Amino acid sequence: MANADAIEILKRNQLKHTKQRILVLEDILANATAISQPMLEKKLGKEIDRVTLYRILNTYVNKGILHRIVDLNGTANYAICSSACSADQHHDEHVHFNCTNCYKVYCLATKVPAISITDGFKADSISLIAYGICKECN
Amino acid sequence: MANADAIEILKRNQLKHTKQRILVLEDILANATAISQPMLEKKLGKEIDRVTLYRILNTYVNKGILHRIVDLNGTANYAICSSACSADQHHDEHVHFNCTNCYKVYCLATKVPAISITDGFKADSISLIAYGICKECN
DNA sequence: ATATTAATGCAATTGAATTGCATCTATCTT
DNA sequence: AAGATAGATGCAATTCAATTGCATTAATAT
Repeated sequence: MANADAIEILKRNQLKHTKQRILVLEDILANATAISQPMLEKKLGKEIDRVTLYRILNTYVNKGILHRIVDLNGTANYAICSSACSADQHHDEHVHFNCTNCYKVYCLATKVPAISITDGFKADSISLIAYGICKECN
Repeated sequence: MANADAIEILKRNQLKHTKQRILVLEDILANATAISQPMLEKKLGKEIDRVTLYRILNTYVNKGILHRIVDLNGTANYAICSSACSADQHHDEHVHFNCTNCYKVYCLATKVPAISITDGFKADSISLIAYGICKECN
């Protein structure tokens, strides 16, 4: 039951479980790929105000529940974080795939390899996005 | 002479060398870091129309002269491609660094490591962006 | 049941990027 | 060197994502 999962996540993160938050979380939980804000708004816009949706998504990212992937167009996409994520640190260190045809964003199983960063720079997180044609458009 | 470099690049790519194109190219050539469209517009907005600037940047990306890096905010940043880049294929396979404080985008010397992509997906290019504090903000 | 704190909804706004169309200009031709 | 023309530029308007301020509403702690 997706609803129970959603409530469980809210409880774990000490967030009030409002109708809107549950709807957003359920939708994202049900999705295999990451989903964009505009798509979420299209699906939930009758029940949730645009601004509320933005705020909920930001809350979830800050709490480490969702990770945000900015796609080719500069649009934010969201997917569930691994259980290792927290408010303090994100561990969504898998590769994302952004289809240049349908613009969908996938979370791949491939992990982001360790890289060395130039002296003087302090990296907190790393995003590796592959661009190309996804398995559905292929 | 930067001007000569800019004209040389335009010639090589069979692009008319207009005052506007030369200004944009000179500015980007003079920059150590990638530069955002808004920053370019601030610097060149009196001499180049916003729309023209967008079109010039797109032309350069399509020709393989510049590469585009979408930053944290979803804003496009531009930097000169390595000489290996062409209209057909981009080889900007170095790591970028996006400062979460000043938002600057740096091209690091580090190369993007080879990764394996899930079956069915066909990657054309790969972007690896590290987020954190840059050497100037540190 | 009520108080309080936080979340939501609405209206307006910002900022990046794009489109259509008229005008201008770099380059080719002679 | 002058004219033709293909392509580049400028302007006005618009789209689309995202944000802000403020009034209202709802969740949970007492």
